[in-house]
This record gives sequence, C-alpha cells and structure tokens, in this order.
Amino acid sequence: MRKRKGAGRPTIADVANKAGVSTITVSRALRDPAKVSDHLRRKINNAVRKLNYVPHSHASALASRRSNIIGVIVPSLTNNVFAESLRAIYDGFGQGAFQIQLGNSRYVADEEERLVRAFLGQRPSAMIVAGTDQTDVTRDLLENAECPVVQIMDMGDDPIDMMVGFSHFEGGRAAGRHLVQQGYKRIGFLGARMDPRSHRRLAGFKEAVQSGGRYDPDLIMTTTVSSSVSLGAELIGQLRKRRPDLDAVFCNNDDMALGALFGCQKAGLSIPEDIGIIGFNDLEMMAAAHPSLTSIRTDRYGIGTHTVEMIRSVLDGKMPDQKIVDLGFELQVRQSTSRTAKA
Amino acid sequence: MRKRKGAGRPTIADVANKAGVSTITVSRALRDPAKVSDHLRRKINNAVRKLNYVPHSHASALASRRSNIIGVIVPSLTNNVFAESLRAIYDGFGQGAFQIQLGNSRYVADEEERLVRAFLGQRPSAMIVAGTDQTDVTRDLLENAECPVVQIMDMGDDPIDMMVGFSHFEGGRAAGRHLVQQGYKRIGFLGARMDPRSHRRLAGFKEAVQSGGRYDPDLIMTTTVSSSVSLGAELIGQLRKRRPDLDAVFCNNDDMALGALFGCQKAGLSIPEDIGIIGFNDLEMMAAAHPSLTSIRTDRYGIGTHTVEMIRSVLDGKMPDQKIVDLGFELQVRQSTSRTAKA
DNA sequence: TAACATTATGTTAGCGCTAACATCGTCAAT
DNA sequence: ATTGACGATGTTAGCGCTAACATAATGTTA
Repeated sequence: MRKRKGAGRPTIADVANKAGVSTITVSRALRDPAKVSDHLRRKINNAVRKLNYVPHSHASALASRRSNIIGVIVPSLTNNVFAESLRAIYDGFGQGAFQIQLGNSRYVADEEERLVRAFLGQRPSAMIVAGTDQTDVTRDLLENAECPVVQIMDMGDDPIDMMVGFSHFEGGRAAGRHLVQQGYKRIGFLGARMDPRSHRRLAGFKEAVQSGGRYDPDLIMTTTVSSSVSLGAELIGQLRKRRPDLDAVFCNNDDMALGALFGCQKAGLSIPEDIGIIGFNDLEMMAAAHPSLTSIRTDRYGIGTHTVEMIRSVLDGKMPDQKIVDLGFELQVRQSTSRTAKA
Repeated sequence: MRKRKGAGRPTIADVANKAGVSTITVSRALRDPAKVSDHLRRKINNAVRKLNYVPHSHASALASRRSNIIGVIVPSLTNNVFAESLRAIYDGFGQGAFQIQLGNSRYVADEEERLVRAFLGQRPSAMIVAGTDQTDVTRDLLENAECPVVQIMDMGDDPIDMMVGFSHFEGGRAAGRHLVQQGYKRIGFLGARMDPRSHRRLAGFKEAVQSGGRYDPDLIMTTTVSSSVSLGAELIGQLRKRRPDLDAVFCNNDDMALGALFGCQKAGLSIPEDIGIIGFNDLEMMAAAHPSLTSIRTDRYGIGTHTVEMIRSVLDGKMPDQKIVDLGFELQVRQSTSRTAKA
C-alpha cells in the first residue's frame, strides 16, 4: 500500500517486528506453517498482508544454499517442437517450489555457452539443454555443475549426465524408407535451418533411399534460412523447377511440409498421386490438413514429462531407472503418401 | 561429476586467495575489468579459470540490491502469438546483463497472481505481463512493485504502469466489417479458448455485423477448449451442420481459420465462393495457404521490441515518450474473402 | 617541494534470509 | 517432586557478494 521511502521494501524483520515475533518464526510460518502455532501464524499472516511483504528469494537462496531454479536452454521459442517440451516442463515444475529460467540460444553454440555460464551462476537445482551438440566448454561447465543435467530432443551414447529424446537419424531413415516402399522413384529432401538434428535426419534419409536404390543428390535442397510454411512453398517450387520429375519429398519439419503441400496445390498438382509429401514431428495440424499429411510423430510433451521425472528422482536422492531414455517416434501414414503404388 | 560434502563450489574468496588479492579486487576484475591493473587481472582470470569459478548471482543480487531479472508472464508457451513477442523480448534483453524469467499462467488469473508474487520475490528490474485482466491482488502487487511494469498484447486506458498492444475490439470489428462489405450474408464466428481478448474480438465483430444488419447469434460458436487446426475443422463442421446456409466465418485466430479452411475443403466447398474465411493475427502461414487466407495482421514482434525500449528508457531514468502504445493492426485481404460480391 | 589529484587496492560492514543450536514451557511417566 | 521428551520459539552466525569508505602508491602542479 504505502511505500516507505528510503527504507526500501519490507523485510522479514519488519514483519517480525509488526507481529511481535522473531524473524525465524516468520520464516517458518511462511515456509512450513505447521511448525508455528495458530495464534502466531495468524498474526504473522496479517503483518505480511499489511506490509505487502514478499520474501526476497535471492537472500533465501543464499542463506539456504538452495536456489530452486531449473535452467532450461532451447534454440528457439517459436518452434512448436521446443514449445511443447517446454510446456511439459512448466507443467511438471511450475506448480511447485521451482522457478524455471528459460534461455534462447537461437541455434548458436556460443550463445548457449554464454547462457549456461550465466545460469550456473544461479546454482540451479537442475539444467536442461536441447540437443547434444554443445561446445567443449559448455560440456565441461555442465559436467562440473553439481546438479542434474538433462539433454533433451536428441540421442547419443555419451550423455553429459542424462538424456531424453529420440534418434533423428532413425526418424529420417523411416521417412525415406516409407517413400521408397510407397513406390516413389525420384525422392527429394527439403531442409530449412539445417541444425545438427536436421543433418542427422538427412543422413538417415540418405541411407534409406540409397539402400532403396533411389538416392539422387540433385534432389536434395537445403538452406540455412529458418523454416516456415512460406519457405516450404517456395522451396518446393525451386526444386520442381530444377527437377520437374520429382515425385516425392521429405521435409525436415512439418511447417515445410505444409508449405510444400500448398506450393504443390498452387501448381495444380494432386497429392499424393503426382507427388508424395512427408513431414517430421507430426504437429497437430498434419492430421487436419486436406489432404492429411504423413509425418514422423515425435513425443515432445513426453520428453518434457520424462525430463521432469528424472530430475525429480535425482533431486530426491534416487537414481533414475536409466540415464538415457529413447522415446522413439512413429510413422503416421496419411493421405499425402498413400497413393496406390505405381510401377 | 558429482561432488558433495566439504568444500562446495569455489567462492570469490577462493579466487582472491589463489590470485593473492582481496575479494573486492576479484569482484572488480570480473564486473569492470578496466578498474584493475593488467597484472592482477591476468592472475585473477587465471585463478577463475583454474577453479572453474562462476559468480553466485544470488549473493551478488543481495549485496548490490540489483537483480537484473526481467519477469515475463504469458498465458501460453505454444501459442505463436506470445512466442513471437517473447522472441523480441529475448532478442532485446538476452544479450546484455539481464536474465529473463518466464512464467506460464495458462490463461488462469490465479496462476498469474501466484507467479507475480514469486517473481516479485526476486526484486526484478522490470515486469512484463500479458493482457489487462489481472486480479485485483495482482494489480496491487504490481503497482507496488517498485519496478517498471508493462502490460502487453492488449489496450486499455488504465495501465498499471505502461502498456503496449492493440485493440482486440477494433480488430474484431474490422474483421466483421470486412465480411459485411464483401457482401456475405450469414456471417458466423468461431471461437476457441475464449480468453478475455477473444471476447473483445467477438464484441467488436458483433458490433460490426450488427451495424451491417447481419447479426445472428445462432451463427456464433465458441468453446473453452484451446484452439487448434483440428478444432477449427471440427467446429466449422458443427456450425455448418447447424446452419448449412452459413456463408462466411471469422475465426478468433489463425489456427482456427486454417482448420476451417481444411474443414470446408473436405466438405467440398470452394473458398471464397461458397464460404469466406478470415482469421486473426496473420501468422506467416496465412499468406502461403491455398487459397491464401485473409487475416488481421498484428505486430507481435513489434510489441516485444517496444516493450524492451520502454523498459530500457525507464531503467535509464528517462521517461518513455508515452505510457500507452497502440501498435494497431492491419486487415490483410487475401483470396479467402475475395469473391466477386453477390447480390 | 608542499599540496593535491588520481589511480589501484584493501577493509569493513552489511544485503535479507535460514541452519543449527539454545531455551523455555508443558506434560506424561516415573 | 524428578526426569525426560517434546513442541514452540528465540539467538547466533553466517551464506557469497559488493557499496562505501579507507589507504597506499603514484603522478601533477605551482
């Protein structure tokens, strides 16, 4: 209500004073009410309300040597895929005593390093980072962090500490294999942004079409521009200009796939007869599209949930069942690749 | 990897010791290197590296009474609209000394209140909250926060402190007016989630169609379920079942509009002849869709940018030019409402 | 050379909170 | 009564850092 000039914000001592108790009693009343008698608790709560007291979390963290901060670093805020894992993390931690500190590395490894350094300065209770492509220094910092560390969204056999995700290589391979099996002959790849995970998808895809005898590097089109629906429409146009005989395309994510769909529709092609399209991640819109779009379903929310569980168990002193959790993926076949196979 | 008992992590005193200087010199060397001689700075930096020292930001915040934390509370992480404003905020603050603390209120006012309380406990340098529909307690807390506060994404004449956004009422009205002008007769509304901003869009829409003599409450369909492309497809189906004569629809956001497009296409309708569709926000995909989708373009990224600017100037001691910034919106007419007007 | 800036470093005293121990009353079981 | 157990509250001593003021070491001016 009223600002006390000069004096700054009310402290626990002001509350204690007003309630006629010691500071530690106020501290207890706020953190563990059962430890304080009804009588005092009521007085303290009144004082808190009257003074508009909010405990100073930095002081608390310093004194208790516990920060209750969970640091999370993702490469993008607008990419739905990370947003969904994030949502699971917020759902899992948000309600309790934990604060989540979110960083955006924008796909830049040095930026990630900077953020890790800054986050570790808060002595977080746990750290969550996306991917497995950290710089050596970042790895080193995290290995010495003295808190649980989870790498999410990717797979590997050398985790910093723990890992939850799926294999992008295998996902890409499944996509390639599917297109081969559907009898497509000139199978292309459309890749935007091309972060390390996209590269692994491409590698898996390559292996699959190669072993199906359909590999043609001329049909692979990538860019470092970030992905979008418009870009998908644009790139499919370019690729078809270069190779009008293209008859299927694996897009490195669903936005690109949706864009490819629109681009083809504008060109008057029919899907899946003239051209097959498959995306990656299986965002909710893929099933609703017309025609519905085939994709590789990944469990982004599950990744977040698992991550929370693992961190919780480590913080509770239990070892998690396994340090590496592969949540896999699932090929969702839909109309966009469901043509009756041609000779 | 995990050390536990005993020494704990190195402190500034350990560094000072190793470098043979006092703690304050280390503190200065790290925060303002120019204040320390080359000779000592080198020794200190070596010690820091050897000990893997990371300053403890809570202790620093406590001692300096500055937290360099910017608290941001949004109702959704997966909604692209907030994600883009957030991105601008991260772009604007991320590089510097500020840390962004992000909270997810999930469209629940009490959750927002809880978060505000928690965030204020960190004595943030500034607070950013979405919307203008805070609880009384939240308002009160923020008014007494002793830091700049910006409400984003909405308009109003009674800001807690500052405000950057646009009028959802006017946006909705523009959408309604457009459909009337295009000669549509039975104009519906499809609304998911229906948070306060969506209600204002609906109110504006209502006024426009009413004044065009086209208001029919039976054509309004809303739900509290959160919006998605599938839901748009689903709801347009329900609405058309109820009112097969529906000939235009304003969707409360672009996901719903895209879903409505797909739903209509599945039903064999042609857009915009049989039915006109308009969305809200003008996400990137709207222009790429086939047919391209009319929408109300809003400047989410700009909202973030402006917010950062305003906070920066207040923190620098300058008053911002204006406390309320209305960034407006722009009707983007595309194919989905561009039919040759019928009698 | 005295008198005084200026720069580089150190000393002291907290910031606001909580862990750990100390104290005090109360009550049940001797 | 005596003992001890227990729950409620208080006292003390920091947590790791930095503001503010000292002090030392050097340069500058007349």
